[in-house]
Amino acid sequence: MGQEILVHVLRIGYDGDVFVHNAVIHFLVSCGFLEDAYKVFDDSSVRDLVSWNSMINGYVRSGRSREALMVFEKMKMESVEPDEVTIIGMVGACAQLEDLELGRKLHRYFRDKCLYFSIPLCNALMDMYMKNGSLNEAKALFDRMDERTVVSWTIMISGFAKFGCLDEARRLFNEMPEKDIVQWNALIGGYVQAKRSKEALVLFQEMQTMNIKPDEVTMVSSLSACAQLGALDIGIWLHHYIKKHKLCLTVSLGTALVDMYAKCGNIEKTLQVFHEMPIRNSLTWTAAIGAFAHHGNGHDALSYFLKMVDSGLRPDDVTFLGVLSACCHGGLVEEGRKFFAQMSKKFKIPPKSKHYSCMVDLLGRAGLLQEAYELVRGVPNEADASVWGALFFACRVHRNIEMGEKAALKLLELDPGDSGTYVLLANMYVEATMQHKARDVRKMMGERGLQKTPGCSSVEVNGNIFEFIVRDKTHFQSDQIYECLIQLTRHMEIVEYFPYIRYDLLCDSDVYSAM
DNA sequence: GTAGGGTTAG
Repeated sequence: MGQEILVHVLRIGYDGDVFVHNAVIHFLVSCGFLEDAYKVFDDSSVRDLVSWNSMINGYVRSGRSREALMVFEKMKMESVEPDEVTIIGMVGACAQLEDLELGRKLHRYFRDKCLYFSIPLCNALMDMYMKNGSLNEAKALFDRMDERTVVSWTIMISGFAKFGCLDEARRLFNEMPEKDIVQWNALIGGYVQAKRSKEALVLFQEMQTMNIKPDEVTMVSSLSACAQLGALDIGIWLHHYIKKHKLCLTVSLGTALVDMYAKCGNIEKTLQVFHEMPIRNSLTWTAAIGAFAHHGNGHDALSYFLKMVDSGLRPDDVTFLGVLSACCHGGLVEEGRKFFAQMSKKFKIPPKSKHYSCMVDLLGRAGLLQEAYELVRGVPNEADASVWGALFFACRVHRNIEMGEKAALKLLELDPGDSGTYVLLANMYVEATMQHKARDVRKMMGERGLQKTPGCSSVEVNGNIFEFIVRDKTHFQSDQIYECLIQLTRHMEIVEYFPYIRYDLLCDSDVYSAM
């Protein structure tokens, strides 16, 4: 297509005219035909600064900053002086490539020339500093700007939000003179990324009361919040809203829906949404594979993985995490070993510590402690706490005190601040009637000034989210909740010891009426 | 020309 346009333009003739020439480059770049654009650019005898800028910015906008950098280097070699537009493009490239040093260099270059810093240039620089984690340099620039646009504010809000400084993000958000949807989305997304989903949904509600119309991006983040909280009712409400207001079901939005239904436990809806999606990408497939893994449906996860690969999409490290965890939940040891090996050999994806922990968990649960231990020892550059943690868990399940002790001591060495390890190790000793050792561990924990941080869980009922910590008695129906838990535990114990019992005859209707 | 989003083990 790009080639055809190019041939056509060449036929009408534009040789020698730099304006026509630049228009052609600009046109090809904006259509995404970067190769063709580069050809025209490279063959030209009349290129000027505008041609260079079009190429550089074209690459940056397509996320191909390495190539932008190469063009920039070439430009320097030909002694063409960059201008503000060049610098904005290159600063954007530094944001993408996380090259803080080059970003600073460009900043200094521009300042030393005593050139005027326009708002877009300041914005680009702030964004670059934010994306490279230099919140202070971004803030210094922002504070010195005498005029700001919504974009300036958004960069600051989303920058702080991404680094978990939500109070600062919130403060700027409140301070802003005039807002549009983008800042709301940046803040909601920030809360979700910081695992503070309840606050994200509160903001979403606030938006509703202020009559601000959510868009696709708002929905993606809010659905992700529901997924984290297991808030199915709110998730369904959002799904209805999307349909009713005819929001565009983009790949991201569809994926967010798939993930929400999966995490909230509705596998039928997960699959329905997945199959109704007009376009799916590797993230969508990964979400579906993860859904099967969560539901203990190992074989379906694996068959979807094969379908995904068949359809020509490339799995990534996250996909493999889903595949391995599916094998783990389904007890598919042989398949787990196979896919773990395929991951690096066939797909050239080096396993990360999460993949190792998953494999250790898989082998450990199956009782293959020795194989698990050897895998841990074989982790390149030393296994981290998550891998040793999986081994420790397996040892506790299979009551291998000796190996469990080894794993726990390694864990204490790697992460001495994790109070959970001390508690679990002490419990393991108690179960093995090694009270003296248990006492030593508790003593060590006390000496290091550690306290067990209480676990927290949440549940959604009729659209309200309730959070609980250990031994929580604050809920007004606390007594009934505990009564229900006691009965459920009793049921589970019976089912564990008598796995073939007629469960339907066992069900006590009182338990379910209490829920 | 510069801003916001989806998948990550136990």
